[in-house]
Amino acid sequence: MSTSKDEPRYHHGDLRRALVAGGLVLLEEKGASALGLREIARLVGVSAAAPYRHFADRKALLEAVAAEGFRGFAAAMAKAAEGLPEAEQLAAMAFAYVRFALDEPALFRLMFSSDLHPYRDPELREHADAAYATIAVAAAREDKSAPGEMAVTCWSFVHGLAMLVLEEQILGVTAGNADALVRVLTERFVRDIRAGRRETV
Amino acid sequence: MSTSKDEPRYHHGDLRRALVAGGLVLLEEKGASALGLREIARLVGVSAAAPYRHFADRKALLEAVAAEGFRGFAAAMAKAAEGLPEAEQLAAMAFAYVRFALDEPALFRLMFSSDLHPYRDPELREHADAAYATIAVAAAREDKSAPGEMAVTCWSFVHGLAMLVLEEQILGVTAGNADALVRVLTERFVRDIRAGRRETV
DNA sequence: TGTACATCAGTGAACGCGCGTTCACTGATGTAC
DNA sequence: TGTACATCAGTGAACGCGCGTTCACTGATGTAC
Repeated sequence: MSTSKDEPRYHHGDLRRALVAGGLVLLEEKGASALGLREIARLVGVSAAAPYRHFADRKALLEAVAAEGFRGFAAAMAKAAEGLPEAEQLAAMAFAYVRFALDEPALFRLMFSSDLHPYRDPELREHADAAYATIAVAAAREDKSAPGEMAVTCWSFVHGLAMLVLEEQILGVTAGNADALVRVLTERFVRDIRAGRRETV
Repeated sequence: MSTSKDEPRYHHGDLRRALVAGGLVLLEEKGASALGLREIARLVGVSAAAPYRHFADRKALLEAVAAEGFRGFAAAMAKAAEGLPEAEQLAAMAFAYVRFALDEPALFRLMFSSDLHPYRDPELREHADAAYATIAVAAAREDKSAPGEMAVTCWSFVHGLAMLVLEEQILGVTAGNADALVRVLTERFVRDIRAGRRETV
């Protein structure tokens, strides 16, 4: 248990990573309001000034946490679609989108918060774009004549559903019992947009 | 200009209302982070302790601000649909929904923030439900066999679209130039769900 | 119509708190010779 | 292989700040007689 990794050392080794990881833990455990620079430093076991060796200020640290969030977000959606026939990928990704939001609500809120905009960290921008591209590609297949519109429509639906469940706005629905509803609604939604495409031919 | 109303008086007259109004102004002007009890008191021109005559604590004041927000929100949607044929009401309300969010982003975020949940103020709950009912009724008309699902689907789409624009997630789209896109997408969306209904007969 | 008094809505000072950030510092590291 | 030294990543104390909340208080109000 007490390997050399657990012992506190003057030179931490990879404090940057540890701070980002700590931020993710803190978000999960205590919510966004606890996501202060000092609080993260405390969790990691380092002085309050130490993070300034790796981040310009509090916001830069938050951006790194959000970037890491987008990374996992994109991976979760890609994994959900993996191996499925193309026709089923959109619904699967939509489900994964909402699931991610419900599993890590504070992180999800941070990722999409305009507090961070315009992004100063190019890495954040990159990861956010990549996550969007993951779902946008599947959405665009549904309407080749207006792929951009289709992508934003799908994104809006799924983002709104995630938000409403996450903020407990839908009566009787919580993160714990939302799966069935989410499944029904996403499948319905996909059917509807397909029906719309067929009619406008 | 200097009526008796402008002069500071020991007894304010209607401090409760003034605090709520001040909260709305502050949200608009300085964003949610400035929405502290002291900051609102300062704006209204009253000591930091004065609000405690009218609100149990900071959260209660915020709830009152959010309740006032929902009131205006429901009114805006109702007004948008007023006088229109039923078939056009849903799209009009959807547009008004997004427009409200873009006009008062910080208020909108507060209204749908789970910081306030579960509502302690029954008035807040009441106004929030009323706002939802406004759009849900129009949505439910689109699918009488599953009105609840239809309502949540429409709500999700429109809420997500509002959020994404508001948080500046859609490349090149800002609160200022969003109207055209919002119009196109909401009308598209309504067409799609109608096509979906027709097919499943 | 005038006065005594209870009630109520404010004041202003103080509390403890945790925050982000800066600063001069020191301990650890690795490289040049 | 050993030593001097520059570099770097930490420390810990301090800064000023604004917050929510409590407290004993006081000025204004309106009602009973």
